[in-house]
Amino acid sequence: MISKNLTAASTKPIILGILKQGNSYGYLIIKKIKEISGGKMEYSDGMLYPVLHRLEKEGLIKSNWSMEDDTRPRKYYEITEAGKQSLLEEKQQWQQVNAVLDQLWNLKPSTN
Amino acid sequence: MISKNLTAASTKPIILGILKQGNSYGYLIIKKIKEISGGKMEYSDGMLYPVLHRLEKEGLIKSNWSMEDDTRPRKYYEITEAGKQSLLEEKQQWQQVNAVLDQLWNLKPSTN
DNA sequence: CGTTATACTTTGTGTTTCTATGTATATAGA
DNA sequence: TCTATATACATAGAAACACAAAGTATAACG
Repeated sequence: MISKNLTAASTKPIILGILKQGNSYGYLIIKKIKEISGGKMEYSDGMLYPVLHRLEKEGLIKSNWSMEDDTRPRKYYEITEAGKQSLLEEKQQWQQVNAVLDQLWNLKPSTN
Repeated sequence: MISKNLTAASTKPIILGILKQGNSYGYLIIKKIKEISGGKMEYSDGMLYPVLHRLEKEGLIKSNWSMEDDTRPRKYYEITEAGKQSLLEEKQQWQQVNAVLDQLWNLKPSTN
């Protein structure tokens, strides 16, 4: 299982990344994350929904209820232009941090 | 500047990684992080010292005061075996999360 | 001798996280 | 038919956490 901190840091780019591929809704996003992580990341609904609400309030995603007759109501989310921009910034930051970590995991210790 | 979440998630492996290269003390660790990140990550002392105390309490690092006459006292930290093990686990988790993010960053959106 | 850099510590608070709980419908299966 | 499980979303509030701010102290520099 992935640590709390890493989960927190990756939630935003993961959600935005999933929505960039196509619109989706909360319950499905949870299952998708579990699927693409090979079961290593698993969000509870109580964890994910507040994040979706926050991202919407920030204008990075927007929602609308699906009104199809053959299913129960679902709240579909769509990434906004601001969201796509934010995803790019997230990517850059991850690459910067990875660059730092790569230096550290690859260097030999001076003693030992 | 790196976001709060990403900073929080990377603090532990960065500190352990630096100490794996060789013993160091708080003030110097702060400067080293700034240096290897090209100025993109900057810790205040109030942020770093409590983390060092926590890592020591967890047994991942241990400390001893330097008793040299020519400098003021410094608290040198050294990584423990448990710390090295923890660093390996951190590395694996980062790689798993990176694998997920890579999938999302590289995939084309279905629309657009 | 004053200012800046070095060096470590801790308290308190503002924020965030997420567990727990609640609502409701569809479906599978017994 | 009834019940258990899966689907689907929402939120209050406790717990945890980050970290700014303030404190102590010495060395070095000009």
